[in-house]
Amino acid sequence: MNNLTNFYKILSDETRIRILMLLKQKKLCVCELCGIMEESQPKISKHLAKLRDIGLIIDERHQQFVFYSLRKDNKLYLDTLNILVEAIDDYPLIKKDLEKSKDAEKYIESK
Amino acid sequence: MNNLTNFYKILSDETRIRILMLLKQKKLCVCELCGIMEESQPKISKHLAKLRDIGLIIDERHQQFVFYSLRKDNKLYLDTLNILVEAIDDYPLIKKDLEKSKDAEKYIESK
DNA sequence: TACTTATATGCGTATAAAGGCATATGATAA
DNA sequence: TTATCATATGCCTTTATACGCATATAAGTA
Repeated sequence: MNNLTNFYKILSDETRIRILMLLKQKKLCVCELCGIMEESQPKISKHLAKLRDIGLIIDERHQQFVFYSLRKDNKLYLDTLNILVEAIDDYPLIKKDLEKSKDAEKYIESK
Repeated sequence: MNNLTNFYKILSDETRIRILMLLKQKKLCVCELCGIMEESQPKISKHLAKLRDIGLIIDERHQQFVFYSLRKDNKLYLDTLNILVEAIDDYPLIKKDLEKSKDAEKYIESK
């Protein structure tokens, strides 16, 4: 049952929930996530690695940027996240993140 | 967001998931849970306390026994557990627990 | 009252996880 | 090649959690 308990452990962290809610909307690179969430790059990178290791997200490099997106191939994972989405009205921080993600490109230095 | 992350933290433990799946079926007392799950009484009691503290279950004393049952008043919690129920076919330990719970009364000494 | 059963909890130990800072790696540009 | 930007990772410290064992509390019984 470790895959199950590990999944919930992954969800038991505010930073990772914020990342998942953002990636549920659209693909983002590390520096965009750092900009939107106002968190340090090592912190974001480490959480992304955990999300990738458990199979929740995938990464793809485009030139110097690494973009992350949500995987869609696990029913339990997806269903659980969908339940969570229904509750985000209660969490202003997430709503703010989602609002800022509309302008995500501005956090890419070269633009 | 602590109520959210704490909820997932509660789910990130095998013993607590087993308890929740059992209580989702029916009300059980501590010694029945110990008997079904073959776990020590302090271990079960401590996990029950955490589940109660977060508001997932309630306790009611009947004579010398304390019975626990699932609370039904949080949509996120219930929806998430229902998603989980759909996955239990993958977890033989839980299926075994549920099978044994049909005979739960036999774990009450006086019977 | 004394004894037994049911349950809760305190203490100690071991393990794991988060985050900061520094640094390594990889890609691009000058 | 050297410099710069993007990302990943190692080390360290702090904090949290699980579990075992012993014990406390509560109810029931003799």
